[in-house]
Amino acid sequence: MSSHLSPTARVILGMLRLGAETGYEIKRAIDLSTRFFWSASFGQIYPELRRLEERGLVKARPDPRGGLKRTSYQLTKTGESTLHDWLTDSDSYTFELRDEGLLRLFFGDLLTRDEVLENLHARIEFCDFVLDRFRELEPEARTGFMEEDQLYPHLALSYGIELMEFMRTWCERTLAQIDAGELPPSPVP
Amino acid sequence: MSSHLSPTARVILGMLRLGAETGYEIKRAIDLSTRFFWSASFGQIYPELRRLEERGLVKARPDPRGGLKRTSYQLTKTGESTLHDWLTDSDSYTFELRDEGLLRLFFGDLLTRDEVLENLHARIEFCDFVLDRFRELEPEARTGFMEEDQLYPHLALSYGIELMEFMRTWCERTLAQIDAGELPPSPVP
DNA sequence: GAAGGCATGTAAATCGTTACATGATTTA
DNA sequence: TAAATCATGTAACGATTTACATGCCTTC
Repeated sequence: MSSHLSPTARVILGMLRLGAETGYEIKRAIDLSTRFFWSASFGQIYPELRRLEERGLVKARPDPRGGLKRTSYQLTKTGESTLHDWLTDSDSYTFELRDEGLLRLFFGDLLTRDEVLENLHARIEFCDFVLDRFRELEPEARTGFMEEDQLYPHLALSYGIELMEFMRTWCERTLAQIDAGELPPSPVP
Repeated sequence: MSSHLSPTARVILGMLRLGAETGYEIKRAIDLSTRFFWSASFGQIYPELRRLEERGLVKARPDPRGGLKRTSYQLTKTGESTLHDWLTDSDSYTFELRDEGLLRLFFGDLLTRDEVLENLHARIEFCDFVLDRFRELEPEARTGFMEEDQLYPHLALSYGIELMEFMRTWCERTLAQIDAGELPPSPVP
């Protein structure tokens, strides 16, 4: 049997294992945590849950909680072991980046010095914006964002914060160097 | 008229402006430079060049060089100004990341300590691999990878190298801390 | 009873990779 | 002359976002 997991399936199984039960809760968990490095939309989550059920990795049941009709899912034995297989499979290693600010910097030779500086400035503001979002998440991550005894989400957040601080520092330094003429004065186009 | 540029159109126009002429050359330029933060495949490039011609942003002509039959493209006036508009548009700011190693770390509570350490180790090896690729590109980037007077590609590469070094250092530090028990001992699943 | 959030989903459009097909030219 | 590289493209598939539609429940 094929044990391949689509990108979205990977977060879904993990979030189910961490305590989320419905598609809605999975989406909320993602938006509060992994969305900066592994996002998913409703349009992916609901159909994928169906597919995972067909494959026997999750089991659906009507949600016992009163009120709204929801569908709750839980991992099956197969689901658990497939999740664990993926979590320990070093061969699967997607790392994809799409960074428009960096692409603009790459094309810096096509711009005036002031335009490059303006782009770096915008990038710094972007870092600040993301850092603010990250710091809002800190308390939640520190206590475990769904149940207790979840310590690694906080570690991942720390990584994100340090990464953004690195980006910000790099931009400030580079901006200063270009401003001081120590780095490429681009030919006026 | 709509001046929206698809992701692939953005690199294409930029690479044309930097001196690439054919779809093949654009692809090669991308693979030698932006592919780590802005990639594109032949299956995207050739159809997109057609679309850009229909929109009047580029002009095709049979390649003057003898030998193989190629199609060369060059930017039109409209193409030039559309490119410049995008390069100076701070509102357009895609930053997308898909980082499987980080997702595994996020789910670290579902693993044994040794399994987490193994994942961090794999991530360090990944950083080393990318750093090797980057350092291979250095000489090319330093001299201008298509024509002279291209200084920013080298700056973007420096950024990539420092970023990878940051990631590597973070992983080593975290690995040591977990190993020393200073960071979350995960409950055995 | 109106507003706002909870909850689930579908359809369309876009975006992208991969695999395949083809043939020409250059180099060993 | 065989192999490698140049060069262009299509088809199939998979992934993803966005916009839309629906309706229940809670709170004011």
